[in-house]
Amino acid sequence: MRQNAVMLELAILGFLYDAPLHGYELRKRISALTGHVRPVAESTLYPAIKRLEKAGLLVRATEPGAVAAPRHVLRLTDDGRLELRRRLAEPDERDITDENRWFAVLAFLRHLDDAPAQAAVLRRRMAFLEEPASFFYDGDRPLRAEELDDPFRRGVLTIARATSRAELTWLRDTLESLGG
Amino acid sequence: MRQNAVMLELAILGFLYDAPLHGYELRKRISALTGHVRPVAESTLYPAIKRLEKAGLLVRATEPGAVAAPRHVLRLTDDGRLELRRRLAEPDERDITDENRWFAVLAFLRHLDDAPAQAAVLRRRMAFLEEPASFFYDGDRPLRAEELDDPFRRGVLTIARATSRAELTWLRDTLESLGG
DNA sequence: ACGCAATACATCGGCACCGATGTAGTGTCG
DNA sequence: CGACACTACATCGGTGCCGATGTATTGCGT
Repeated sequence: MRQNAVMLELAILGFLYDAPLHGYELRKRISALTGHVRPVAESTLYPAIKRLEKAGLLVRATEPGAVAAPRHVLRLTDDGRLELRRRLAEPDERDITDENRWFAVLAFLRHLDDAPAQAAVLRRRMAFLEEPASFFYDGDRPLRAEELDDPFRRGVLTIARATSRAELTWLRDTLESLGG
Repeated sequence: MRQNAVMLELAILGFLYDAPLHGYELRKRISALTGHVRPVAESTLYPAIKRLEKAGLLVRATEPGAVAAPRHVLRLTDDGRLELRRRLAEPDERDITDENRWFAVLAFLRHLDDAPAQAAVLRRRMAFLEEPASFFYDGDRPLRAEELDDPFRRGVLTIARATSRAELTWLRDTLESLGG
């Protein structure tokens, strides 16, 4: 399974969990969520929908077109709803470490509807963020922003650090309010 | 050209700009730079190297293996050096909007070695960050963190906002010191 | 002496990606 | 009432992705 596909399928399942939608509307919502990072080509969305349909996670019902061409309204099956909750409860390692995929998980995590399970997922992310890491190394030793004379690489580290701090603060607050 | 390929090729050109490297070392450096987000499969790296070789941007010289198997030391050609500077000076729109690709540009922007050109690239990113944007919409209206009752989606917005602020601060400081 | 890990490179096959392109109906503005 | 934009769905083809797998060498631990 390709990286993109994993994220795309999660987004499809996540948006449909709330309400049935047709492809075009789905595409707009996915574009808003991840579009500036990675625009969704329609020719990527439709095959993804077909894969999920084939796997029995969603069904398509053709409705006469009220505004334009006939719509295929997409609706999750019970298996589909189960599968979304499974993917949210047991995200794989890359869902935790890849920022894009992690945000996709976060965007739908409320569907898990189980505070301890949600807290467990947040704690996995917290453990990952607390590991020391850098983007640039001197041999094996991670370089800190202050050690770089390149202002652009210093920027990379400065921004990454600010993000990481903001996220850790949010994680701690949220874990507390989840009664972790 | 695929999204991933663009970023991967930039990283290859960027790391080789400093010094010739063999594939294995290149892979380690790319992994440090982007690995937690998107691990580089060796079977993706080698075809990318071949593409760049075919395009005349780098050459491979076989050296007897000092430690293990014979190494193919990769060295940028003059065309390759020119091409990196071109890609840095004229990043396409997605290099600006896609966070992953933007950080790859930043990691090598010093190679551009031309303060006004560097400043122009930073200003493009600044313009993008200053556009109002959200991940979630009520119709067409972007939703703010405070309006969401979903704590996880609120987290997405809170973290994104902190990142954006940190980056804007850094951009302004750096533009000033570049004499923009 | 042997196994295992690490270094270093490489191929293959199935599938995913996505730009280009096509079809068809609806809304609207001049 | 013709042009154009938008909604909505769909296919095709060339290319990239990447897990699985293979080859060969060095070197360390026990």
